[in-house]
Amino acid sequence: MQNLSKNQQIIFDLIDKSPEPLKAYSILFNVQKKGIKAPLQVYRALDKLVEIGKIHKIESRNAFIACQNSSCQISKATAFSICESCEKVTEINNSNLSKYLTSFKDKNGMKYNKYNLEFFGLCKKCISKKS
Amino acid sequence: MQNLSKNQQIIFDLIDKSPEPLKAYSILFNVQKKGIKAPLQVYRALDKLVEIGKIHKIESRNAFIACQNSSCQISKATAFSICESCEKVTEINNSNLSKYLTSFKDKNGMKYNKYNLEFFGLCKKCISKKS
DNA sequence: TTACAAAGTGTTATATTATAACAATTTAAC
DNA sequence: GTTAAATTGTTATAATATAACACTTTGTAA
Ligand SMILES: [Zn+2]
Ligand SMILES: [Zn+2]
Ligand SMILES: [Zn+2]
Ligand SMILES: [Zn+2]
Repeated sequence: MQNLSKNQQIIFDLIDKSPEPLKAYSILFNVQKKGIKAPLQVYRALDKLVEIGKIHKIESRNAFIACQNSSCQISKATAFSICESCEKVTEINNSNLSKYLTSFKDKNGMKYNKYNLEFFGLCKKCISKKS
Repeated sequence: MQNLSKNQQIIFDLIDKSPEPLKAYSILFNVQKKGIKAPLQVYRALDKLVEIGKIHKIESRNAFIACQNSSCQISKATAFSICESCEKVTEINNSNLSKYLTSFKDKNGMKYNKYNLEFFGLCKKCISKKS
């Protein structure tokens, strides 16, 4: 794996140190002091980082999170849990799940080379708040 | 299940007869002759239709498809296959898969009440075109 | 080491997707 | 019938994402 370019590194560092998924324009706002001024600069870096698997897009939230799991091969098999109350997002690393889904074959015979799974629920903190 | 309102019915009919997922502004364009003039009218109907499980949102495509599967309980457990070449989308109805995912428990102990899964690959037609 | 291609950058403009706010109307329940 | 809930209509605006073009840097190989 080659090194990241300047913009890619700046944006990856920001996402990687964030405890929560970041949205593109929030990233833009946060890197303007580093000279990244336009949305396109952000989106290009995001596209590349997603492509090489350093970050993932949480599709239901239009937000980006650093990969927690070097073994999800280049973003081909991703799963997340999302708390619908506090919006905490965690990447799921479960070999049973990934084996099951990677080898899943639909009855139509189509073979998949990629998947993205998002689970929704309440995290432990939010469940205990409710009681 | 109660009846749909006027706008909801118009928009559902359009989505239901479409062979492919429809995007909100394409829906808007197609229902303007029926008196629906503003994006909000479309989005409100879409929100409601998703909520009651008559349609699903394909998150990776920002597009909407009619439910093919009355048994996916009110949009709580959805799975789709998406052809990355022709963009054909099919709702997967596989009880093994839904059982596996509905009962899936992460090691963090979080229990999920909802999931959405999108598989990506090439459909049969697109595979044969390539050869 | 020079040429060439590929990848990355900077910039302006614009396209696409989605919601806020407010008033009016229709529908469903009591 | 009265009230509450859901739906509609409308204008404006917010949020997300890409097009097009010129230029620069980086990697590769003759
Ligand atoms: Zn990952
Ligand atoms: Zn939570
Ligand atoms: Zn369905
Ligand atoms: Zn196809």
